[in-house]
Amino acid sequence: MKIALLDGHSLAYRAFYALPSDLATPAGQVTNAVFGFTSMLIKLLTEQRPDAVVVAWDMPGPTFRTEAFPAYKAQREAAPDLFREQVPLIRDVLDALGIPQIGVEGVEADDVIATLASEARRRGWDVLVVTGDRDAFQLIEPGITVLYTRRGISDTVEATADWLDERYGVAPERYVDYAALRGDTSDNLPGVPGVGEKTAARLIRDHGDLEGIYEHLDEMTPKLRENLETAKDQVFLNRELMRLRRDIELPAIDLDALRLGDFDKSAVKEVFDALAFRNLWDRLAEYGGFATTEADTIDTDVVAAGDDDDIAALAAGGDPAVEPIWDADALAGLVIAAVDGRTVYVPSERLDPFLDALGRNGGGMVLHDAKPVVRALIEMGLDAPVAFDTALAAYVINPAQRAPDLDELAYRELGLTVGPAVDDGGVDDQGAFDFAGSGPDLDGAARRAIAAGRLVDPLIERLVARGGRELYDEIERPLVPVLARMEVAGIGVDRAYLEMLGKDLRDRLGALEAEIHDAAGGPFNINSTLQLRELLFDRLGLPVVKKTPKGAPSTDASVLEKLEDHHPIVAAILRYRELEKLRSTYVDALVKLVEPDGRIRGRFNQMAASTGRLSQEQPNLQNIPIRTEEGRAIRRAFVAADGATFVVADYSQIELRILAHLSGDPGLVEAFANDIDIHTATAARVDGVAVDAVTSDQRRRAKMINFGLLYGMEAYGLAQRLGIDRDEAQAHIDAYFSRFPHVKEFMDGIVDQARATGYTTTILGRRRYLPELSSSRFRDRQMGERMALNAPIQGSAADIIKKAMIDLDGELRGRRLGTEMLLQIHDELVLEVPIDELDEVTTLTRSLMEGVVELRVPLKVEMGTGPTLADCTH
DNA sequence: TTTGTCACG
DNA sequence: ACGTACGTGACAAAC
Repeated sequence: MKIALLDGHSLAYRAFYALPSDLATPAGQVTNAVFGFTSMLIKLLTEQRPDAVVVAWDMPGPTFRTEAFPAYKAQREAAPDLFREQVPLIRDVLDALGIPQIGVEGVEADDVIATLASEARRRGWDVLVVTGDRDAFQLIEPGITVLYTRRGISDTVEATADWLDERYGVAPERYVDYAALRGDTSDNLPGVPGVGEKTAARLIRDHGDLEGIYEHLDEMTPKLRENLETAKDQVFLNRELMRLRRDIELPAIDLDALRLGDFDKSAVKEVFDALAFRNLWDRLAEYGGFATTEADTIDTDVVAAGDDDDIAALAAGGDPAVEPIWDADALAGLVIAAVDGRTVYVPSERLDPFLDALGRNGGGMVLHDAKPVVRALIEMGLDAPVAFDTALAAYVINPAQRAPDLDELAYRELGLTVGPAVDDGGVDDQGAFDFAGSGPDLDGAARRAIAAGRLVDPLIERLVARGGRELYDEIERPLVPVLARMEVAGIGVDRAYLEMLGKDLRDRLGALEAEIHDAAGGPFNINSTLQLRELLFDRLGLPVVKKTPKGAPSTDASVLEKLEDHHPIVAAILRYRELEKLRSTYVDALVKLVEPDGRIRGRFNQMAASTGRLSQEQPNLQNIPIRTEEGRAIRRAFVAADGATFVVADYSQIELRILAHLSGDPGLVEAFANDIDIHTATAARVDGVAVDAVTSDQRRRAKMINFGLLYGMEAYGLAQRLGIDRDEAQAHIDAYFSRFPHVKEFMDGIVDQARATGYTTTILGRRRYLPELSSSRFRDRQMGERMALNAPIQGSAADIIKKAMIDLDGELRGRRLGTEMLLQIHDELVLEVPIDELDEVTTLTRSLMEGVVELRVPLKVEMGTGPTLADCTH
């Protein structure tokens, strides 16, 4: 028999602070503490398999400790509302699971646990005390283990006497004496000054307990002795307060009745559903050994396709939903869920009649994530009309859910369980399946297709409710085939040149490495931040400038630049890092991705960025170096096809133009209207000088402020980047806002509005929800404010260029031009243009991009052209 | 899988 | 005491 005793508040508090407060139900109830607590509970049930579980709660009101020592826990602030409102929800979860909860007035949960533990031991049970409170260590004995949550919710340790000895150097029965010496700041119990972990452990080891220590004061150093004497009363009081009571009068409890029984699954499901705990429900089901899918599945039976008329008929009566079947990277076929209820597998080479019929009807397919299928069909020379993409719609509804999962969506919107995506395999030479044998999971694919089909109406409803219908219909869905064509086009790469570049880099890196090892006095891995840290800060004793989020000394470029004067090795390391980045990411990685036809084909991700931007992966060609000469060398590896040239068209200062438009600030609007260099114009206005009197330093400062504005920068950040002090930076920012008052107004208004509505909006109606703004953590709220400032600007720029891409693609195809769009790099488009189309395409591209939307300031496009990407920069 | 770093807009 | 300018993806190291 094994019983687990949980300290309710300790664990709930831990969960609350460990998890972000944007964990919430669709109705807006924050659930981070409930989620974390329940997650820990299920982990405990699964890993420890206790026979009984009891949760003890602290009760409100005074305890015997506060009576004895009024200052006990007196410094504690009241728990945040966001936490308190979750405690009843945790109790609901426990009630549903049939887990008893105990609270006794006048004592703390710890004491209840100590009493229960003693009682359970008397009966010979094994006891597991689960808490984040170290005081529980005093309970450890054979048969009683403390499961201590070290940090977060998953980092736990099974604390035994051996572990305690190893970690603190004390035995459990001496733990209160040890802790009394150290004190406990979180309980407002002062310890002995100058006595920390090490000294306290030594004193206990040498003298046994507090009595022993105070009998041997004459053996201590004078300082320690004096401190011990002064703190004597407090230390003995500490021990009394920290010692847990094992004799609490508990409400009549039949320990045997605490045994964990079969809980009422439907009651638990109801509670979990209300909290939107889908994954936790699955985990609980796994623990309980019951199926998660008791109803709400789809019954299907996929059949093989008949003749061509039969296949064409699948397109009749409305938009059919489809799910692809992949054989490695190739599209083997589609499982089609027709509106007449049939589910049919059609291999790729027989899709023609289906797609033709769709086109004739003016309809399209419903899919969850259409682009890979569209791309595959385009590669096969087929048209791929898409009527609805459920993943894309979900992304427009809430861009925080990147690559929305069909499973998740169907469960959330329809209460439907569809099961996982299909496996590869089982395709024969003809691309058909042996339906009698074991092929891929066609029924699973059909379930997914049907689920996608059923999601259309509810998702449209949500789009409408969130004002995203037009954005979806006019921008995101039409963009899908444009991106698919860009992926199919790829971009040409001069592989031999890239390899030559690689060899050169390797040579130079080898020399640098030798130089660095020499200066370091021995070889080490320069790529290892761990080893580099050891060298710079331990062996060379350089000052720590900045720390990483985990608290270790940082070695990033901004740090190394500050340390350059301290030691010659630093400059060499910076240089090494620079070249190593080029080698690893931009030479070796790219070479591997060149396809046999000499082109590289990445994928655009339309559902990754919460601002609405695109991203690109495998490879990402949106971050090819440009800022340094050596980096730009990489750009020479990207070459236009014979008889064609690249055209690069980029929006000049699009984000600042959007800021001008949204704020309507006359200073900004005027500068753009007159086509004055925006940073110079800003400097002139802020510093009160003529435009042609602006110095390069003034312009540099204005540029930093301009960019910083777009991100919600504070004085600290500006000071860092300009190498000036905070006050001076603040003065610049104040001066800016006094000269551009509408910008200030706009920024304040945007944040206020976001706080009021919960989201921000772009010029084409793209919303970004910002639950961070109501976080209990200051840091998260601050982050939310910066995101609120940036999202409308970055997102509007994304709207604009996406619309331009759709317009340009339509025009290029309408005119039957051979020009292809290859890349989009946030404010820039890269085209591959047959030489004889150059003039036409240049003119067309500029006018389409500049005229795509009407703002209060003109949009300006700058263009470059040449045979390699390096030739297109200006 | 997470962390630290760094490339781009 | 913390963290401090938004948004991405990729690599190498270390767990």
